[in-house]
Amino acid sequence: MRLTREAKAEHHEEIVSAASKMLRQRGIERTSVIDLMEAVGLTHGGFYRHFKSKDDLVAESTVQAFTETVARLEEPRGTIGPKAALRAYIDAYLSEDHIEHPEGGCPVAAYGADAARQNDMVRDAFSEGIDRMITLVSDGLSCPKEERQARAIELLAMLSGAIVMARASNDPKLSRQILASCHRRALRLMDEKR
Amino acid sequence: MRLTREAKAEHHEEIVSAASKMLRQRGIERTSVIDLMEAVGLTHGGFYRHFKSKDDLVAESTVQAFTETVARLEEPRGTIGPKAALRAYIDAYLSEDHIEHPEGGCPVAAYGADAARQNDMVRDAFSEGIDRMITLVSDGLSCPKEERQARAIELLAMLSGAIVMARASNDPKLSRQILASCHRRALRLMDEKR
DNA sequence: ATTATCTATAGATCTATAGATAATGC
DNA sequence: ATTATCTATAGATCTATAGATAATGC
Repeated sequence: MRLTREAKAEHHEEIVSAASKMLRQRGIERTSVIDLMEAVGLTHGGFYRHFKSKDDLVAESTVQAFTETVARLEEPRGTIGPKAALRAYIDAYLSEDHIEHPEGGCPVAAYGADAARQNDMVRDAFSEGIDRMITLVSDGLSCPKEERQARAIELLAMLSGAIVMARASNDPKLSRQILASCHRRALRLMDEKR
Repeated sequence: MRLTREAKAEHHEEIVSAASKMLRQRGIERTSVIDLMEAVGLTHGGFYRHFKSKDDLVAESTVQAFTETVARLEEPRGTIGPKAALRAYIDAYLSEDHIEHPEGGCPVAAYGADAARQNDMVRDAFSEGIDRMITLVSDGLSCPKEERQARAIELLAMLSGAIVMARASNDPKLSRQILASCHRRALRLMDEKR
């Protein structure tokens, strides 16, 4: 049964939204078209009216995942300012909740390593997403302007590495230590003038 | 044709060695038993005389990958001391060579995110490997003893995050910036007294 | 007439096992 | 007799496509 243009667009968004979550939770290889379409409530055959291939879906869903993540840092800036927004972002990033729920979290920590093995479309999504994150983080730093980009990179590298290590570890004590140490250092990197 | 005990042990080591490389290069899901055994020069059926399952192989090969990585920091300490050994480790870690050759590099950066989705044996290998890395890095730091563990964690998180981000990025300029910024910060974290 | 979805399936994987083969090691 | 490896294949995936169905939109 054919649906309206609007219904199709809605389905498309639902697929991308579900995929952006499933990719972060299961990784690229363990996300299957069949499981994804079932999660949305459609049969798998219809998938290919929305996407040319699974690679296409991964690219579009990665852009979507970064859009979400970037928004979490960008939106609060209007009301509480760039510094408080960065502080809140760091707190949420280095939390038990982020460790336990990759599906709503940072795509770099969730499948950044897999991304290196993907095609240009997916890797471009990562380049652009990381670039936007660097710019937004820079705005919340206290150091001189010319040092901000470098410091934002260092901060983001430590944040994403901390989550990967804490998730990979099977020792809850070690995971907590990773979160605590990196949180303290993140605030210092954020506030230090030089 | 049956081989000697020694030949079997040799094959076992060859399989684990090839797997530890292939896992870091392709990731867990894209490493198939067939490709692996072909790389070693054996047929795939024989695999199950060496390992109960693919999961078993991943666990053993992950231990092997960490043993290699840890050795690269541990061995030079005897001749050049813990500080110079850490400095050399950081230089090699944040290099173009490490970005381009995951097969000989750090397992955290290569498939740490995948590891979070694996069974306890694999995740235990990560916990222990990360723990050993923290201890060895601590020995090369200049800060007071009671701060060293935390600082080692921060350093390792930044290093692994930098490689994941630099590999995911499709923009060589951004990759180089990530390496350069994190390298400068790593040396500072290493040398700073407090 | 067009097309979004469904049903069914082709074709290509992949893990794991069963039985055959042939050389070791008791 | 035991066993490391090989050959062949079972059984379970997974991506992608072909043709049918039924409702939209010209």
